Amino acid sequence: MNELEPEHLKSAGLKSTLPRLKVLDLFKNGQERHMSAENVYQLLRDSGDNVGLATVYRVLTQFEQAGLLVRHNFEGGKSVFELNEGTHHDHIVCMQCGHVEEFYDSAIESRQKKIAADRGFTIHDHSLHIYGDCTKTKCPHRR
Amino acid sequence: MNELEPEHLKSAGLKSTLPRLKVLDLFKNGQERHMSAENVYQLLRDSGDNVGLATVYRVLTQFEQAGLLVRHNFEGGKSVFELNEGTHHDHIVCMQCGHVEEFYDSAIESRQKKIAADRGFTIHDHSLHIYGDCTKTKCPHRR
DNA sequence: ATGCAAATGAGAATGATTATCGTTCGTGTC
DNA sequence: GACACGAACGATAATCATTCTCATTTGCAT
Ligand SMILES: [Mn+2]
Ligand SMILES: [Mn+2]
Ligand SMILES: [Zn+2]
Ligand SMILES: [Zn+2]
Repeated sequence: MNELEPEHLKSAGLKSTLPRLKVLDLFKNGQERHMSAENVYQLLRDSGDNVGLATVYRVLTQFEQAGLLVRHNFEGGKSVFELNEGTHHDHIVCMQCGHVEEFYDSAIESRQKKIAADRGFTIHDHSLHIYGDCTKTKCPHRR
Repeated sequence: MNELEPEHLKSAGLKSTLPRLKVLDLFKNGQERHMSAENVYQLLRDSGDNVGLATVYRVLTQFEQAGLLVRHNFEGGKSVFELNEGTHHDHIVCMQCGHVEEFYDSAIESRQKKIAADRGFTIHDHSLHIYGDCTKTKCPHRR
């Protein structure tokens, strides 16, 4: 449906296959920024592509390991992925409509570093999710 | 094995049954502060009690809803519970040995409130997990 | 065009959690 | 203390997300 970019895959050490190109394209040119495996699978389905769900899971994990995507574990049991654009950020999620907003707070980040240091921990990763309701009037996002 | 406390259950609107008393006792008098359903199940098993795994899951969820326990979703796919002692705190988890330390940082808490307010969100809940390695020398906690 | 390892897709398998359902237990009544 | 009855239990089937297996297809280098 769009131009494909085999360079990104090759440079990530991944051979350029059709399913991989389709998934990457979805994240780069699709409307949803945060998507689960099932989301990706359905969108590819809807656009007439015949990809297996197992392949979607496989590719998402590979992309994560290759640093192309970032995985998040919001509440609800399913992993959500987004394009890795290098800039770390955390998320605030609306429990009514599922809308996700991103934020970065340097004060929080530095406090985390201090907390870990004080306790003799080497930080590997961290996750901060705020759950709430976005103002009812603007809530009409999608389910 | 210890004194049982049916009051807590009754006051929580829960009928005082043997499995419930055992589970509650584990959290109040056991050695582990943070436990998964499987952890609880095994510990009860080991102490000779015949409780069903389904009952453990049921009771943990009931206790959570009754406000007796708090549920956390650390990485690893399984829910972890701890006694609800009223004071909110976040967690830093060692990815090597599984050791968990708790912390509360008012600066982080207030920044979160501000972030939500700025975006028109009413906070329902939030989760902050820091993952890392605790200093190798003190790491010999359990797997 | 050929060859072959790597990737894919269908479906089975897994691990955590929940739902079902016949049996047992807790508690209030006589 | 015996009874009654609905709540709770325990064993097991079912569900859900995700991973694994394996026969078939594909990407890519000869
Ligand atoms: Mn994001
Ligand atoms: Mn805790
Ligand atoms: Zn909303
Ligand atoms: Zn450790």
